[in-house]
Amino acid sequence: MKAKKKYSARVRVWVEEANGLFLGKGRVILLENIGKTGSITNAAKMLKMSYRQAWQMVKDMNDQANVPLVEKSLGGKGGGGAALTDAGKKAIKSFHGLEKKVTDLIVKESKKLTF
Amino acid sequence: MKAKKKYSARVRVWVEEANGLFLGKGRVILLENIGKTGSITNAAKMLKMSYRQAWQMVKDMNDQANVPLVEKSLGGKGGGGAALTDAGKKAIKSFHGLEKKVTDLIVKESKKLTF
DNA sequence: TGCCGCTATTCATAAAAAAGCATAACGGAC
DNA sequence: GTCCGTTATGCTTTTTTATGAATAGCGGCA
Repeated sequence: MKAKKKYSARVRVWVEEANGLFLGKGRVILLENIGKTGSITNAAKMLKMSYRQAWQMVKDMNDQANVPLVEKSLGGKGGGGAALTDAGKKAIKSFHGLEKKVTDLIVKESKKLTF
Repeated sequence: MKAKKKYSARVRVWVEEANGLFLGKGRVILLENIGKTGSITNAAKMLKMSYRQAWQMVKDMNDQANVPLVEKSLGGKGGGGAALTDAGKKAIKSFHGLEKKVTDLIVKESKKLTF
């Protein structure tokens, strides 16, 4: 009997709208960091992604949501910033709930794998 | 009340081993086509992917499996070919089973989404 | 022995995606 | 009106990924 290799099932969840990707894991993490830091710039720095990309993600999400998930302000004290709307906070929770259900199932099924 | 956009949850499942990806949807489809056509070359043509990529996928899978999923023959009548082993056929079934369970859950949860 | 179609592999090229740079506009505080 | 840090955006460069061409080797079979 040969030594058996260990396998594990993995899963990736996202939410689509007519125009394509709406919410995915990366976008939700970005939302969370915007909430923590108060700006897209700082959130991007924490995640070591380019501001360009982070900004584009926020734009896509807002464009595809019924109500914007992120509220931005231009100029003024501190130069402006960004904050989560109630819809944004709710979206984060919904996504985590969905992800948890799927992940729990995968963890369970993963144990049954034999190749 | 504004017109609401329609959202749908999606999911992607794969199986990993210590060295990385072992089985994913694309690889399973490739396996199925190898079973149908009897060669990597023809399977690649049906899927409109390069032979190079298909061959590499088969190699990765075989290297990571306890028992090879695809059996290849070199030279001889017809120049050689490729066929699924019993382990290969079983792997396809296991993957589909896993995928179906996750997909069923996602379909159910998808209906609850409101953004 | 020569033929055939497939596996096996390298290498250069092309296409796509991401990162980085530069810069304009904004508006509250001083 | 000047200053500041941020949003907003285009453009160039880099990096990554994929594609395609080219070639060797294999081994039954006529």
